[in-house]
Amino acid sequence: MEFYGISSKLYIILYQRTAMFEQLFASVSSKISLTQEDFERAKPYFMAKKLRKKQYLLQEGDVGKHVAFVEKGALRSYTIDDKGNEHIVQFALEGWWIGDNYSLYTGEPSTYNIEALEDSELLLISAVSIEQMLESIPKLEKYFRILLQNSMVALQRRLVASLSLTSEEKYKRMIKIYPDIIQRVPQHMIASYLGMTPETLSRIRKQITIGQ
Amino acid sequence: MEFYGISSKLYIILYQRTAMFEQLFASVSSKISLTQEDFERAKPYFMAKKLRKKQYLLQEGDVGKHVAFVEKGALRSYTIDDKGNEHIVQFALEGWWIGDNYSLYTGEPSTYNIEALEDSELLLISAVSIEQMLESIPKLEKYFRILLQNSMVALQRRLVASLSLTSEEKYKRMIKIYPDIIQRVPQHMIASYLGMTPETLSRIRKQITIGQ
DNA sequence: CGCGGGTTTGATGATGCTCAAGCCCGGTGG
DNA sequence: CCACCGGGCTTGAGCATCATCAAACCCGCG
Repeated sequence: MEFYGISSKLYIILYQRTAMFEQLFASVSSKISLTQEDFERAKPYFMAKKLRKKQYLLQEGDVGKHVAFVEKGALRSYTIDDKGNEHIVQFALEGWWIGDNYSLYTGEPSTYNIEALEDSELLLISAVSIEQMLESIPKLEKYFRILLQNSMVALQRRLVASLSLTSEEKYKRMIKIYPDIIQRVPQHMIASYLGMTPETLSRIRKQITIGQ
Repeated sequence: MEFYGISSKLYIILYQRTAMFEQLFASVSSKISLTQEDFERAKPYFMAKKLRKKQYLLQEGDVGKHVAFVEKGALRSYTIDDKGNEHIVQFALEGWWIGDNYSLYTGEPSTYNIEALEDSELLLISAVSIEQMLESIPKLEKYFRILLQNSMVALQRRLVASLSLTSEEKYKRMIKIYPDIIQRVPQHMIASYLGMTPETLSRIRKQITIGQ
């Protein structure tokens, strides 16, 4: 059995390798235009890793050796403040990057915990590999710069939202911006992300559904 | 009259040009090591600009054509939310960068206003000039990446602080991290930056000074 | 079936906002 | 030089929002 003159066995291998990078390819393509050959050259810099639900990619105090691109699954990064409360800094679903860049580049221990919320498939890349990859495929510089810029913008907006909105408005904003996250993540984590208690979020949800 | 074999007239010109870049030189040197020659090659990409108190570098709706490095003075960037309240996103004193990177790179109108709080001296650089400068002096890539990373970290910490701390704790944190800003900026702007009303900040300050 | 984590519901209280008035002080014009 | 103005800071009273603590409920899973 053959596809396009490729034996079925080889086809499957190629297919798997492509499938493994499917989301990453989509992410890069949505921001810059990259040839298939360039993309193939980028692949070897990455390392596949699977994480089961509740496993950690990084724990507070460890030094982050990689950043991760999420091909499949869901993760969260969070810190624990002086009072012992968790604060979720970021969620990452398919197509998102997650990691502690600061720890990665400075070598200082991270203040974040990164945990899989579902069984996940990641593509890891180390600081050194990023350097080499950018050296070899300079176009990707732009991709990463755009990513950084977008996350700065998102973070600034979230900050302003956290300063100016009521809890109900924050939740409605979240529904609008990240409906997919709301679907897949336990409610108390949404509350933590938004900076309110689970009780408050529960009451808000009741409020909203009655209102409709 | 001569210094080091340079005529006094020429000396003054050189001196002025160096003084103009004093803070920038310090900022770059604190993060990467750059030769004096490299630095001299960087200078022409910048444009000096003075702003009097209350003048604007950028207004909401405009497209940001430059980012600015503050050689002298103080600025703030802020947005106005749907309810008409100002929220200060950033202060910038000597040695800080300020601008709307997102608008700069995307060409979309900015959502920020950037205003001088004191008479200020800035070094402006355009998106195109940054590209060219980085092309010509690749070492500077690292400088800008470090800047971006540091601002991401600062922003994430500020977000967690805004979610987890009481108003009093936020103010004390501000005193600790940015004592210089507290000194130079009107109180109601500090309140805006911290996400509280001027009344609340006033009461907190009273509280603290009595406590001591 | 029963355990346990997550969510809901209720009662109470604290934190911080709103609105309103007074105060302080630097700048301006008579 | 003084009176007046105005912006910013302070002070007060009342109130809304949201956190806390506690208990009940729901549901998936061992």
